[in-house]
Amino acid sequence: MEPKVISRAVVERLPRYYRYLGELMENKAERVSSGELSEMMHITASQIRQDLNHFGGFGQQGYGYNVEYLYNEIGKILGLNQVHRMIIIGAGHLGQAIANYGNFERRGFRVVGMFDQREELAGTLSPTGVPIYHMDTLEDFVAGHPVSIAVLAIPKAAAVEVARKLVACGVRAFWNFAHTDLDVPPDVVVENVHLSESLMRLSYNMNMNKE
Amino acid sequence: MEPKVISRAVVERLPRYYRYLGELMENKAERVSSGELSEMMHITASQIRQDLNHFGGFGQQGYGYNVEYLYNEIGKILGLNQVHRMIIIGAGHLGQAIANYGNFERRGFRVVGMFDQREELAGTLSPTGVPIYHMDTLEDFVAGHPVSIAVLAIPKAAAVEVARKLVACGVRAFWNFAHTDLDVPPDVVVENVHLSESLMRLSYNMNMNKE
DNA sequence: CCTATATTGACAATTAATTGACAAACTTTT
DNA sequence: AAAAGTTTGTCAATTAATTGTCAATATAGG
Repeated sequence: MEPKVISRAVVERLPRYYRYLGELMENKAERVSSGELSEMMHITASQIRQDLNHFGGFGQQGYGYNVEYLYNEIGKILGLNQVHRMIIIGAGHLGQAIANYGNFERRGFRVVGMFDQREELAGTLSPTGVPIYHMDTLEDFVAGHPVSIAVLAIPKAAAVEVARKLVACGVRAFWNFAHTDLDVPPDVVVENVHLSESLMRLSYNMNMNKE
Repeated sequence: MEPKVISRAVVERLPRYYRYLGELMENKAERVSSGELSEMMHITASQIRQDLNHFGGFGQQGYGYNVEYLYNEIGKILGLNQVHRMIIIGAGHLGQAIANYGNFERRGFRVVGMFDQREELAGTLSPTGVPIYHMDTLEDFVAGHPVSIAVLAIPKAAAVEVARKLVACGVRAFWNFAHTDLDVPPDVVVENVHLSESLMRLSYNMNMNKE
């Protein structure tokens, strides 16, 4: 549809625009200019206009951008107008934290099942009512239910192995919290959340600020 | 000490080098060349050499890099040779997940306390033995104990308020999991982990891969 | 000890990302 | 209805990041 390739840097910023526009909507703002957004977000107005223009002319000279319209358009660009059926691998604290976070559900990310190695969890429900299955039944489940995203909230060795299996079962998107990179075919998408690396960056910047 | 300013892009990659070097150490590798690392990490050898050279000449022509030496040097650059005393605000699943993750402890990130609004949690211990205190005692605790990092694992409104208080108490580094940006003085460091934005990027890339 | 081979560190060339500037087009005021 | 004031979209200029190249210098093998 969109033949233009959008640079990584722009895609990284899109969700942040979406968040600020959502806040503006909550505050009943009807319109916003790139200059106002610039001040709120601490990035240049020029960058905002340039970023948004990759996807089409959403604004109007002399007026700015209509908040609700722009919010919805960015939502569509981000794929938030679709429902994503999601499974969470690992029902530890991290898996539970993700399952319990209600805002994902609101944006169309529906958790349809959790999987865990521990026998005693199988057959129970998470606090938000998501069924927990035993890990051994993972492949059967995926064969019988459409799943568009798998969340990997398990240790790295298990994550590599489970990802391999799920790719074979047709899963094409992973949200990876394991501390490893996944080796997947080119048509499979992986978004990594490497928490320990994030913490190390914080540590680095702490030292830099001192000097 | 280091007057040279290191670009954001380089700092983002440092922890990943550290992770790969750690794996090489586990596999008893004594040396590694930028070419080998390049193949493992899927980035150019030129970039690896250039990145590492920002911090000094760690390699040797005809030999490559000594794995253990380079691992330790990058660790020092990242500040992993120091102990960071860390408090976690919010003892929900996310806070517990962070508290229970043993690898942080190994790298010098010591969780010295958790804080939560819920009365029934106050006075108890997390599974890893971290004491949980009531949120009201937060400022007293920080006044009496050195704390270098505060982890914000609470909703956004609370996070903004708690961060304000902690900055006033002298905390200079935040690991922020709340879905908001924090407004802090220039000498305070914030590392954001915006999970919903990460998930939106995944969603975006899923659609892009289809076309 | 000499030669062939490997590999870094430095720098130049290239590519990507950000910022600045302004004409065009809208809104608001008079 | 005209004039004044905003603000976008676009493009050029600038800055930042990545990649390619190669002399210098090491290792390894006779």
